[in-house]
Amino acid sequence: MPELPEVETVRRGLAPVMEGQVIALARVNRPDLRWPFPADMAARLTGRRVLRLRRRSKYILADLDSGETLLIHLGMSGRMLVSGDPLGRFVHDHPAAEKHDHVVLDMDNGARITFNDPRRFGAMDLLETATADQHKLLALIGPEPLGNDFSEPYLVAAFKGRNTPVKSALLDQRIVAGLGNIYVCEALFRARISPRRKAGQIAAARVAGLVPVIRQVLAEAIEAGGSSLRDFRQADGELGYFQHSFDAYGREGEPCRAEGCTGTIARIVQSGRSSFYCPLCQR
DNA sequence: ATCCGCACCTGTATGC
DNA sequence: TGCATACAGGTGCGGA
Repeated sequence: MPELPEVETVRRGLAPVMEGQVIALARVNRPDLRWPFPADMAARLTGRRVLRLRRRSKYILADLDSGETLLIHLGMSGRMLVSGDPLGRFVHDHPAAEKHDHVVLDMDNGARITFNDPRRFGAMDLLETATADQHKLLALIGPEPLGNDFSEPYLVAAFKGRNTPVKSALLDQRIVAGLGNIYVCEALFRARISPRRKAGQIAAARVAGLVPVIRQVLAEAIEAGGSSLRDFRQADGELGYFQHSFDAYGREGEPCRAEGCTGTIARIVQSGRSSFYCPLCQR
């Protein structure tokens, strides 16, 4: 479900109710998600203080006072819902448990964080904080698109010699972290680049132009609280609203919104996933 | 080394 | 109403 803006939105929703708080009780309702949970996960979480919530790519990382870091990935359908009245804003009870509530964290401040994931493509693991970057799932991930390491020269070099479509290259987490199907479509639309074009065959200046466009679309999406498709919610249950700003994604058959363009958004399938683009102005 | 297709799983929308 | 099919925000893995 979530790409970088949605994960960042979830992190921002969780931080005020989790950072500095102790996990009074962790409950784990099944042995696995995509992979088995680490041994004794509930016991290793219970009683631990959450020092800080970080994000790397589409992973949320919770540093604990035990020297371990809880790694969380939401997969396609994962949600983190906050209930209780941790900030004293208003009073409401915890909702009834639902199907697919796999992990529940009751915090000392009364907040309850429920991880719900119908498709179970999500994941959790416990890592040594000191060496978290070297964890198998994190070691090969490319630069954060909103950070300084993601630069024009970097992307030009990363695309050089690549024979794969630019759509696939931007989905490759080793090239740049955090992009998924939606934001790749949106970035390519804004850059006027066809998703079918081979990454290594795009002029350097046009590749360089992708960098600010990617930054811009992600920043706008975070500002809007992410995109709500199907059931994605912010941690407080509010809907994000960036989906109303899509120019390409999900707009098959609708008119191209590029200034002066009379084209129609098309849908093609690339490596098993839908790409939405305007064949007229994206070249 | 690169690239592609498959697999993992459930829920929902669509069409007959 | 029932049933089959297609599709969905991700990504690790095996084989070409």
